[in-house]
Amino acid sequence: MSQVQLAKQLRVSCESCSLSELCLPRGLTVQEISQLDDYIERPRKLDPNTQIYQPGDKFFGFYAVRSGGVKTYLTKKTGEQQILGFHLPGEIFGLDGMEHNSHRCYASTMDNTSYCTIPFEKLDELCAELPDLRVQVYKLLGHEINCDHSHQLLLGQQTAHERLATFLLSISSRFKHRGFSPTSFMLPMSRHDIACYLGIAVETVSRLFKSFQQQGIVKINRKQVDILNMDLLTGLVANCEESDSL
Amino acid sequence: MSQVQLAKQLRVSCESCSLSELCLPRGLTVQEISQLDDYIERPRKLDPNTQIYQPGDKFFGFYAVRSGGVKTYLTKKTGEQQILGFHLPGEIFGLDGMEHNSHRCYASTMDNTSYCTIPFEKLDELCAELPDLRVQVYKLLGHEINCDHSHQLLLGQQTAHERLATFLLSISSRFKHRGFSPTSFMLPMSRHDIACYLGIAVETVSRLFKSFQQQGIVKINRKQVDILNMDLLTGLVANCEESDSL
DNA sequence: TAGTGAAAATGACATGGGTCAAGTGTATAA
DNA sequence: TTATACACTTGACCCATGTCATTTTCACTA
Repeated sequence: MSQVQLAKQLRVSCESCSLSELCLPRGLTVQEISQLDDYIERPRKLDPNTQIYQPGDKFFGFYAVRSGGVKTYLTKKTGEQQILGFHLPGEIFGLDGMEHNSHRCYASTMDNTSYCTIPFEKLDELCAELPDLRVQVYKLLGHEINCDHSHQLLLGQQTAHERLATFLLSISSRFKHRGFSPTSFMLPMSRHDIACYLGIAVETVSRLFKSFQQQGIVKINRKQVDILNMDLLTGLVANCEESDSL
Repeated sequence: MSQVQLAKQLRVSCESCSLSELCLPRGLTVQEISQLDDYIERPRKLDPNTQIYQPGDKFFGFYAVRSGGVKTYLTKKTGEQQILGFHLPGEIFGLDGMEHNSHRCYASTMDNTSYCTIPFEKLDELCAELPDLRVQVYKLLGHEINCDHSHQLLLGQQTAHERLATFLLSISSRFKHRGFSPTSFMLPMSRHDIACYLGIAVETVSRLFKSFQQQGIVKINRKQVDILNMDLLTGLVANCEESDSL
């Protein structure tokens, strides 16, 4: 991307942002959006594998992904990491800092990534005045909680097959929600990250991708995924309640 | 408990509630507490294994446990349940209903249990006026998110030993926080529930309890737990970052 | 105080998926 | 174009934990 294009993108406001329908402004009136807009810091560009924050860092506010992808994770002293969530464009992260005004987990980019920041103090002040914004914030936090719960069900009760299938379906539905193809997309994360998210070994991810391919469920080339038979894929996780929203 | 005592307890207000320091009113002024108090419905008494809500039920508001214990859980179609959290007196549950104004998981009692209900609409209205209350609500939601994250780390990366040790330490610190002994307490939940929470088999829970006992770490008799060597127990999970707050 | 049913413990055995050790791409840089 | 390094794949082996079957213990009731 040229410098001119980049500068142009950096100046884009919430009102004209193509992601505003997915992001915090969703459900607000034009005037409300413009009020919120005053406080939002414009996109920052980061290289892949750049740390955004780590445990102990002061909590300034929420982050909204504009392009690329972000992972949030916790680690054991022995080094293993548990990825808590992948954050795609239009999605928000950083909520782990709310409890103690300092972050509890790590956040880092997986790709060339740009994001906006929403200062929490300002957001809170605005919340006092705008009931619609409060509703948005509640929904946002409720969504995070529900995603975490689904992830707990996955980690606690699903087999490796089910986990990987659930993961593909989740990514697929999120791409669909953003207006992209739900059956053909590029994964923004590495095999290692997928494994860390699903609580299984990288080798298992490889083996299962191969197995899914042999069954004709998907076609996978590196990070390119084509879902050939959505029904079969769904069938692999049909035993899990509430697969509607992730 | 006699009917007279019961009626007396049912009339107790937030101001005089022994749990208010743990519950939503924490950090509010006396006047603010009394405003909140107007909206809180007084304790309801339930028998053990009573369902409080299930997926699809309308979301009315938060629930604060006063006595006994509550579990929240999701299930697979095949019946296995994943317990998302145990809720002890002073703790709040029901947050899963915020996203869609209807609940996503099940909540049921584990014991004779009483709880208060906090209507969400009223809480929200009060939030517009009381910045301190907003802060409390943010902290509450942030706490839930951080607990869920810790649980994800546990389910994704810890061995069965580590899980059970982490669980005992979590319960211990929560009893301590409530002013009870951190080394001698009664578990409010069954072995089955412990297993469902930790994502392991009941038999494994039994075997590990026996193993911990043989190592002189704990003494366990049915639901009575005595932690004999806190250092050894902590040592079993020393490899997990941020073990401070649950 | 004996009887009943559920919860918990125990033992024997099976296996999903982890670990370790090579291999095989594939993208970047010289 | 070749070198290098890293991500990914593949195969062989094995162990922690699940599963199944049985026994023991306890709480409750008659």
